[in-house]
Amino acid sequence: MVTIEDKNFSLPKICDSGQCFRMEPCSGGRYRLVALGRYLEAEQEGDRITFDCTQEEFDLVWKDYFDLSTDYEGIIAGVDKDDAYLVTAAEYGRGIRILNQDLWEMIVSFIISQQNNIRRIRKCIRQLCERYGERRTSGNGTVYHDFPAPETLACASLDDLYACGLGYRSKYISRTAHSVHCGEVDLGKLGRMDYDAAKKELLRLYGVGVKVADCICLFALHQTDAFPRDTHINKVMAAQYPGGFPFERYGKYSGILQQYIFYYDLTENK
DNA sequence: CATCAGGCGAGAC
DNA sequence: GTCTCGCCTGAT
Repeated sequence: MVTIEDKNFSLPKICDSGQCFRMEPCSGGRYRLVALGRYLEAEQEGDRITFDCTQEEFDLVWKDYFDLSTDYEGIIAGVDKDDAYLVTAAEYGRGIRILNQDLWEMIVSFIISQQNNIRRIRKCIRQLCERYGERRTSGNGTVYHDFPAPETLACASLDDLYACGLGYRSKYISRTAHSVHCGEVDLGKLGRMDYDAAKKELLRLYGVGVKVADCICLFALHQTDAFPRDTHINKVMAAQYPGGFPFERYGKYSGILQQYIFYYDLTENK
């Protein structure tokens, strides 16, 4: 067990922020997560978060995964005080963090996310993992499924992918898995590229457009200047920033602010 | 029954 | 380059 105190860490907000589709509430206000081939349970009371893992695993894996070295307090404090909308959105989203998630998993997850809702995105991914992912047992005896490898999905039939509820995205997943498996797109190189180069490379994948590429850059490659524009963000941009969002002021924190805006727009009054 | 969900590719121009 | 259109599926 590892306990931390951090007023800029919120399990429920991270869960609902729409970047991680394999984290969900379980019994007793606890949360469970399957990521990086591992299973983790955690719970939160106020600012205290307890992770069910050893200190060694926490330091080696989860500290980086949850981006615990980044100063989110400072980022929120740096929001323009005259920008009432952004001040409100950032404060509302305090606790959200940009996770360092697996690249291949994010590629597939955000291809699935297009023209889709979070509830069904989770369902699609769950079915993909249960059908194709390696079955494992956690330290506390919970059975879980790892995210399927590129090779596995490259070998899956279109009919079987359809059966996971992916719909017209099935062919995107299939062809993209082939591209990665055969080395046409090298995932290892993506991590060493800058934002522009990584985005351009991701756009070569069938089913990956500008918005999905930005999500992958932000949530897997930690390119925090990526600013994914979806229907929610476009709506807010039109209403709050008719002259354009001040990217020049926020630079590499733009993507983090995007998450606050997205979460605020998605969940307020719901 | 129509519309919409964190878009994208293909084709027309 | 920009625009339009069709698309799986499930919830409302």
